[in-house]
Amino acid sequence: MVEKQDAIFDATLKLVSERGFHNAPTSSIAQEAGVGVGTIYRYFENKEDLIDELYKRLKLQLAKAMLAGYSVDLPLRERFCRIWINTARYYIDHPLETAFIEQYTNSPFLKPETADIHAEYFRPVYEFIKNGVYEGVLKDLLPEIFASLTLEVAISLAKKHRAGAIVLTGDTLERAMDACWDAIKR
Amino acid sequence: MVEKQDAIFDATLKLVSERGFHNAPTSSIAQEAGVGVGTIYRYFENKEDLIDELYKRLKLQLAKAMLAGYSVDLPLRERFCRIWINTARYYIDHPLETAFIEQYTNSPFLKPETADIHAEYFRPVYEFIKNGVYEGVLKDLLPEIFASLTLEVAISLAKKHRAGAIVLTGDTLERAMDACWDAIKR
DNA sequence: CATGCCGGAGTGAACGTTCACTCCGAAAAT
DNA sequence: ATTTTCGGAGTGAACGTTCACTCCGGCATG
Repeated sequence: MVEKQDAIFDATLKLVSERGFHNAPTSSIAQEAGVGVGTIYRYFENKEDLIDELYKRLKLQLAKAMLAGYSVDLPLRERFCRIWINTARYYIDHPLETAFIEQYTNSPFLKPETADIHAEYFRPVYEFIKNGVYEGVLKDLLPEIFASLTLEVAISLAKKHRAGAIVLTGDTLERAMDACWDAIKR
Repeated sequence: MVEKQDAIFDATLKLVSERGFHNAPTSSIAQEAGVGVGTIYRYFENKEDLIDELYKRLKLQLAKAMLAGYSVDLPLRERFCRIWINTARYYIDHPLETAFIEQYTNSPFLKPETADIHAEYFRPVYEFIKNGVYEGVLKDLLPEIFASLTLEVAISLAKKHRAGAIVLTGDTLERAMDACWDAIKR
């Protein structure tokens, strides 16, 4: 029965995103999931473990979304567009997931081992950067700095979109992407 | 007696940044501040109020740091450099403050009224952007998008620096700043 | 002696977690 | 085909702990 586990994941995502970690008691999560409190502990060691598993699951989902339609055979500029737009779209279309990931990433709770998954999932992105630098198309900067100049910008924009500070149409999104490209291209 | 209030602020900043909001009980804050638990409630209505006041205080401190040495008489490029470097420096040199601000900004706790202070403090930054667009030096984008392309990048880099993912020397910082300039200049 | 600031034991509420129990489908026995 | 047994997923009342917050005795100040 994976259904119950999924229901618990969904409920946790919703409640933690909307109210924060410590305003999402296990009792509420159980109720939202249509499940007994004890059931949570059949699937997870404790609340921290539940949160951690949910985080890993969402990070994997994000990594897959980012690389949708991606191929090393595409020209560099095209590869950049795919990843950037995919990332922005994911964050825009998944407000709950975004809120959760951001909240948990910037939290002292995150286990170091869990943080390391990042590198594993996002290797193709790093490959892309190395390629671009080698070919002389991109500036000679560290991969982490590239990520800050492009993907972090996408995240930041999506957050502002969700908060209502800006409205991201397809056009503004594309212009923001071009600006990011200007930042990294030589 | 402002000393006790300051001690409480400092203790809160330290404990909340290092351990997170719900691992920083009032009892620990009081102990760290060298003060009785009850004393906290002489200066603040409740814990939420304490956190909120601390947030406002830090945001003001940040705004001042960002605009250090800033003047509308300087050339646009120079104004940009000042603000960007000031921002990056603040985030790099104030890891506790950064952790706190980030944690609280991405939290469902933040009161809408408190969030609004932002606009108040950071007006000169918005003025700079309007100027640059008017003069045709900058791309025609929304101010919030400029912020994402420049200041959010600085924040992101500082976070990675603190996490140990990268080491930001004066040189790399300057190159990152140039990249941000490329992103926004026409 | 009076006033007001301060401290920390005390309090009730809320939380995460447990565990004795229920329930039901499948397997075993008749 | 029918009855009995059994295993283990599911449950939620109860438990101990922790927390934010109160309250009053004591201490410093004038």
